Amino acid sequence: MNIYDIAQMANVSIATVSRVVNNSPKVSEKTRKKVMDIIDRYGYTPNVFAQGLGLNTMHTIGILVPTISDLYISRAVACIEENLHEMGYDIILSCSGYTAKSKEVHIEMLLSKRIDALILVGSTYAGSDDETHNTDYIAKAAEEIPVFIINGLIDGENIYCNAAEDYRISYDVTKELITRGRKNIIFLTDSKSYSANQKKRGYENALTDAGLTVYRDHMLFMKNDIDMVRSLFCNYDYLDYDAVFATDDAMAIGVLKYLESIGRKVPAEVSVVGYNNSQLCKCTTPELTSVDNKVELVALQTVNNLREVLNGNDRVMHKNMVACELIRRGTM
Amino acid sequence: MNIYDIAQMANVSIATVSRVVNNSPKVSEKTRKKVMDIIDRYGYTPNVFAQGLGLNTMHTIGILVPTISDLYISRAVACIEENLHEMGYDIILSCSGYTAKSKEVHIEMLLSKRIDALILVGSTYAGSDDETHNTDYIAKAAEEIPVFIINGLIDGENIYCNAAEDYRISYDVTKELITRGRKNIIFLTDSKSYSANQKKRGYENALTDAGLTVYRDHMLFMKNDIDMVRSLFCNYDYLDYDAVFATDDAMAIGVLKYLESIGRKVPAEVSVVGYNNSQLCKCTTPELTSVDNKVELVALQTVNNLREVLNGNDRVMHKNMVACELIRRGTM
DNA sequence: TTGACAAATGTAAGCGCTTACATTATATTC
DNA sequence: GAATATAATGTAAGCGCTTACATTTGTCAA
Repeated sequence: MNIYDIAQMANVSIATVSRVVNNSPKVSEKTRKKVMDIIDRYGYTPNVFAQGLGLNTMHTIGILVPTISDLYISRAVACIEENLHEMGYDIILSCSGYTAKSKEVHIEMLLSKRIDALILVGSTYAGSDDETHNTDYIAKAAEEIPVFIINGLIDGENIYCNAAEDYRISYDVTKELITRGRKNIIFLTDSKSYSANQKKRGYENALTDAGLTVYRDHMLFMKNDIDMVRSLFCNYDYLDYDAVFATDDAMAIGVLKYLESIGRKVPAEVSVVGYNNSQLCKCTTPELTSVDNKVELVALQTVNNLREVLNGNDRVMHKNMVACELIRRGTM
Repeated sequence: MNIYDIAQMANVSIATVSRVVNNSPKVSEKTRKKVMDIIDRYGYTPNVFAQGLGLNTMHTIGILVPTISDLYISRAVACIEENLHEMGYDIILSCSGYTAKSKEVHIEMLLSKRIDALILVGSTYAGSDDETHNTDYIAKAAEEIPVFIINGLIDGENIYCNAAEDYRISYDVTKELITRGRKNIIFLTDSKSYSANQKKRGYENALTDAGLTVYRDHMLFMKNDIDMVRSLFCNYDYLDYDAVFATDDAMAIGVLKYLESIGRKVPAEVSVVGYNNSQLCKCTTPELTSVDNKVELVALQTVNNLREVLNGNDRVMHKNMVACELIRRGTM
């Protein structure tokens, strides 16, 4: 069932059928109805490949994430998908893991599908010490289509970044911990991403501004896994800490569980603050105080930017920040 | 940069370029190298639309989920994506919500993209009392392409179902609760899906087989949300229950938190069992005993089936079950 | 060297659309 | 009612590929 069949049955030319399908105004109402009737009756759907060949677009947006089974990322994708779908776009989802090489491969695969734009979630790394985390492949993609980055920052003509204000909230949270009398604050992270870096800087600067020393020892790097953190944390008793600020809720909960196991009281003796304000926060007792980094807002803003850019608006900001908020529960 | 450009530069015909690109054996090594050099130098990628037009496939698989921001579903999708990607397929992800109407629309959109197969996660409903949950649209899709259903069961020539053995594990868990002396077991669910129905049946039959009465009152229906369950559960004190079996961890944790708030001891006074064995289980104290319904296994099996079907194997089973396992932690 | 056969390459016909341009039907003006 | 403007429809040329079939080139035995 193709456009010729419909044209024949409706006794019009294929051009007319095409016009009807594409809602062109230059068709008489009578003809439109006649053609639509046939289309409905026989259930004709235009062949996207043929359409794509002519138009060179298929109304699909590529989304690259390190993994989809991460609460934060899946929330972002859910929000993006919902909004893009309303705009008539489908999404091609690709999960690349964390290495630059793999990302490059995945992006190439996405580009070969002639996507109209590319969205990267949490995909840029700031570790200049780590050459595997170069971002050339992103610039390369941006030569072909607009690229939208969530929680990352890369300069480029065709690159648009949307991120949470991780630096500021991290600074503020650390400062508040200090104000509450905490002196030995451990910073716990699992990543060298742009976001993680911002968080780290906020933590460091807050300490410095308060006249405290920033100890390398107090900045811990662990896998983002409850059990892992829990079982590893005993190695740091010697640090004599009175607060832990983790860049993900799961890690914070690992700490919580360890503290519970050795009988240290939270928040009386130790404050614990998580990040992402995920479902996990509500599971513990006391419930976990956590930074809400407004995934949905960031995602929404990204989609809005995307819409504007695809509509040809050339005045879209290349850097858009969203304010975060500390959700106070029982661990601070 | 298209196939003509490459052909011209390599001084061969477009047919030869096409053969090189598609690894056809009928090209001399010399020519292949010559062409590949040009392709590499100029970074040519075949236009998928043109390829699709001829081949009528673009190596994409559609995945329809109610939402992606659900731990269970995102784990399934992660596993599917990874394996399909290795097979050279991309996935188009669509999040439809839970209504049949919306699913139908989304499936139509997916079909119009000429996907090679469709995977539905937890998408079939057993509520015969609920006419919004008809499954005709699935049968319709199956007329065009093979359909793979995860945790659902629909008969059909071109429909392949993979599901966890929810009935059996639910039966076993309930039986064990009874064996441990529990008499008033509440069954708590959020869904009328096929899976939920199986779980319910397992619960009912275990009660019946143990000579206990199945009380309608003991089967509660709530939103799958920790806070919601927690705040609603006070309405059921009159039931005088000694166990709660929830079809999702979040609900189980809501119960846990409620019980904690009124000082009832778990598991001494009340047993609580969750479902999905998600990350949440490890957050509580005591940790939540939960059914591991083996998402990754089910997903993997689905992908294997898909591969076989697309390869033309016509002996793929239409119904494939995966055994579940109760992960014993501290709440039973 | 020649003929037969295989291997390598080329030619050209689709695949199903969109759209610029050409043509025809209809409406408007005087 | 003829001339003209406008709306509706049709014609045909791509879009970039795959592949059946045709043609050329190469190989080898007699």
